[in-house]
Amino acid sequence: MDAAATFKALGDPTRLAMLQRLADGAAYTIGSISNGLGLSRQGARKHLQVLAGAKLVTLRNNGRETEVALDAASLARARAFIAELEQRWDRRLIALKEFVEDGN
Amino acid sequence: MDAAATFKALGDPTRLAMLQRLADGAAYTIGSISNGLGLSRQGARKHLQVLAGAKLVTLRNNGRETEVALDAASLARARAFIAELEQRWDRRLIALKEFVEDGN
DNA sequence: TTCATATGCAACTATGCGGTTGCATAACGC
DNA sequence: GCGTTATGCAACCGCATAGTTGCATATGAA
Repeated sequence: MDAAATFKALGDPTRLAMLQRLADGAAYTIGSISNGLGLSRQGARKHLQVLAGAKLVTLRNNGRETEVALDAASLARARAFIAELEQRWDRRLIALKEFVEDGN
Repeated sequence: MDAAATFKALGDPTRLAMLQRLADGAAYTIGSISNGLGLSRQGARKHLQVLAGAKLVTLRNNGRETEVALDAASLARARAFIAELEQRWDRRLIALKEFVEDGN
């Protein structure tokens, strides 16, 4: 539940593209998700390990392949973190508005 | 509106701490927000420039100080990006469930 | 068994990033 | 004007990260 680590994992276009694929598509293996990303399989594997480290993705070994699946729980936590920031910001603006309108 | 760049800016504990302060607090200058973060003013300035580059923060020059303010629009976009991923993921799970339940 | 496939591990390179220090500069108060 | 304060700019250091290649290994198929 380290928000910074989650955002850091999200902060790379290749990894975001992987997540988009996972959200859309069907089953993916490390090899199949590597295709079309413009990097080597090993490069893709490193990114997947970063995503797995942030619990944004799960890697499950199945025979000679490794299945990749999105883990939506961390996504939800990241979204909640931002939502809380926004709420506090909104409350601050409202408080400021009231302060001004009270003529004080 | 580069989602990866926004998340990258969010992916650092010091920068998240800055945003939390900005969401809570009153007016901040570069100097005042540097205090209590355990780094030099120049270090804080670099982080603020990263946040400004991602449009998460605005830096406004006022006399000899520079005012720092949260810009909630980029936060909202980042949250929307995650929400969209989650929605697509949910739809996929629902489709998969129906597929299984149709016995096909 | 034998071959092809999917993956894991290690080493290596280049670049980016967090952080610092030193110096220059501009604005406020006396 | 003069000292103080808040900031900007540049150079530098160390480490993490994105990316690669080469090789080893385990599994599925013929």
